[in-house]
Amino acid sequence: MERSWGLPSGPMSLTNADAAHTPEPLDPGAVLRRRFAAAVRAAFPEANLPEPSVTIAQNAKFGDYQCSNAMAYAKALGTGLNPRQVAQAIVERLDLGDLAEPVTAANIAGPGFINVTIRPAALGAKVDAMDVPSLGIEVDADAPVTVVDLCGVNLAKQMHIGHLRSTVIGDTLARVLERTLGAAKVKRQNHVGDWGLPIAMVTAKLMSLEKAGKIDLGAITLDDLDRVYKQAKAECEADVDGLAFALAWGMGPKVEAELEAFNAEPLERSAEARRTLVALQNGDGDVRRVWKRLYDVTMSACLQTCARLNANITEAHSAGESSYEERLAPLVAKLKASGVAVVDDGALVVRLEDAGIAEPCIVQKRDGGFLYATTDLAAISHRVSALGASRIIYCVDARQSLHFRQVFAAARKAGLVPASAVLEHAAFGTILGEDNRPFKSRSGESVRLGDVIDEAVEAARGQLAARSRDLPEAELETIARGVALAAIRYTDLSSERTKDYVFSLQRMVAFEGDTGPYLLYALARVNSILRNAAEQRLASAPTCTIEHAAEKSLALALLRYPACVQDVARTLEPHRLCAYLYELAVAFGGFFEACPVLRAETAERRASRLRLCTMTKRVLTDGLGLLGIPAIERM
RNA sequence: GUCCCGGUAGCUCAGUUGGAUAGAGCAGCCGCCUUCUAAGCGGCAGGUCGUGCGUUCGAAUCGCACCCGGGACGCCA
Repeated sequence: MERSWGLPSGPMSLTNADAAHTPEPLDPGAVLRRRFAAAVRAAFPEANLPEPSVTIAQNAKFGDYQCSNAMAYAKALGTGLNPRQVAQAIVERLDLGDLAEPVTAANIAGPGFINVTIRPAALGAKVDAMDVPSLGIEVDADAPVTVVDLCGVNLAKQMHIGHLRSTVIGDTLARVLERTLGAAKVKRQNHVGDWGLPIAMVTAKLMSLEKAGKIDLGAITLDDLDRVYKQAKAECEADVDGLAFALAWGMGPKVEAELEAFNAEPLERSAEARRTLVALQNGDGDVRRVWKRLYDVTMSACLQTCARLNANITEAHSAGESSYEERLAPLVAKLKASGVAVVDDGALVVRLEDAGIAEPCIVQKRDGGFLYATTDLAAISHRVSALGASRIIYCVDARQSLHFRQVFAAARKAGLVPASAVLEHAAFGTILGEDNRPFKSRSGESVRLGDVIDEAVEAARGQLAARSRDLPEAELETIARGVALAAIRYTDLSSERTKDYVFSLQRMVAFEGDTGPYLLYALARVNSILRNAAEQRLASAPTCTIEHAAEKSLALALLRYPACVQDVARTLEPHRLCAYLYELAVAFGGFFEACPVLRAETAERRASRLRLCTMTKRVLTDGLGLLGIPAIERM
């Protein structure tokens, strides 16, 4: 699989004493992993055992963390030691310092699980250490430049529901990578479908409409263009297959004549579109002017929709297929000259059998035209050479999986990318309607993204109005937009990326349970405490002291944040961050109920809890930010 | 036909890469607001992890076969 940017878990190096010199991680799990690794090395210095894994205990009665490797080690060692004896040997050499309660034979359970309970005192210090600008998320200074291909709008079309996932998932992955690789290392690329016959077809139609005085290009909207596109497409549709069939099977002059008459108009339109395409490619001034207007109107509207989704996608991130147009012929010539591409049935293809792909990648049609794949190859080349990319992540529908396998393999075969470059398709599933077919409106048209956002805002406004007390109208509107945005993005991000899901506005804008609004609500409740504390001039403590079980759960949840973000960066799976933030919000919910802050029993306890609240606010705000969900003060 | 996804509670989904009694949310039932936002919290109930073999101390997770659903497969993008 391509998706394996992270460190592979190989055998431990016996000489590597890294643990002693690098700073101790905030994440207790990571610290434990190091300590366990050291203990394993000490216990079995001769054996080349895999790294131990220390995971969060599934059941609180076993403690906070557990190591389950003793069973596997016993087998790998082959020394006749049973798993409990192996666990015993590890435990005897385990030094957990003051992080956890001492681990003894009593902590070895079942076949050989080693259970660890974190000390509350150590947790407080860890949370304190997390109170730095990075929140403990380390930036990989050696990271390669990474391109995230996202959004992918097309000229003369409103953004529709099919663009939601590419935009939201792509934007989120970019945000996470910006955090873990450094903002300068991440380059977003909106691959705009602004070229080819369909675009020429609209352009031709626009020109004729303008000539007839039926439209004013200066005042035209994307909705107008959308209509013109559909009209032009319908006018160009010809029963070409039917005619070919009739000719091939000699169905007689009458049938042929009928079909030709039926096809005359569409054929003329298609010819016109092809002429327009040639004129466009040759830089014809008037065609170019109309095309540019088409481009500007579309992009202006689409980028506005992106902004409504809080996706950081601008004109600067957008590269039209047109920008690669002049590179296509040289590229294909090079592929042909080097023998990478060969002629097959009149078309030029790159054979990929040696890469395990039966279907070849077609780079030039029999009629000399270039294809989707050709443009993608040119884009890869550009991204590597001009943008300096060593890694390109394509946030595109899973149905294009074969296409990308072909393009990636062809790019490697042609040497367009260094062998070390990583090309990965961060595929996502389709948004389906209630009928389990790709989501369409009742009339069979694609559902406009702008409409979905409008409906979500309206639903959120209704819910807020029904529940909220005394919010001024203006603030209610702002909050409704924020809640709707949280609902939309969280819904799209919270299930596994590669899976399809059935669209349901009602479920999307639900306020209860595992939803975006619930996370905002948790934040609103923290903010409420902090606001009241500020009004009463109550200060938080410089360090927090963990005493109550709910405080401990909250602290443990907070400390998992940096590892979670790194995990998302490694796997490119945003739903892990969603699940984490939900668990954090749940932990805060328990804390909120069980641990009064402003009315705490002592001033010290109150100050300490205020600090926990501050940290919860920081992590929630930061995590929501990575999901592209702006924080709100109240709701 | 070949290849790629998926199948876990009534519904929508997780499951930390093979660990202990499979977890959440919604829907249902029972409790909790004179106390920091009840959009919440606590509890009950709900399961043949598609089916069958296999691998091993241990399988929702790995392998094989089959069933069901979706998708992609040469000159569209």
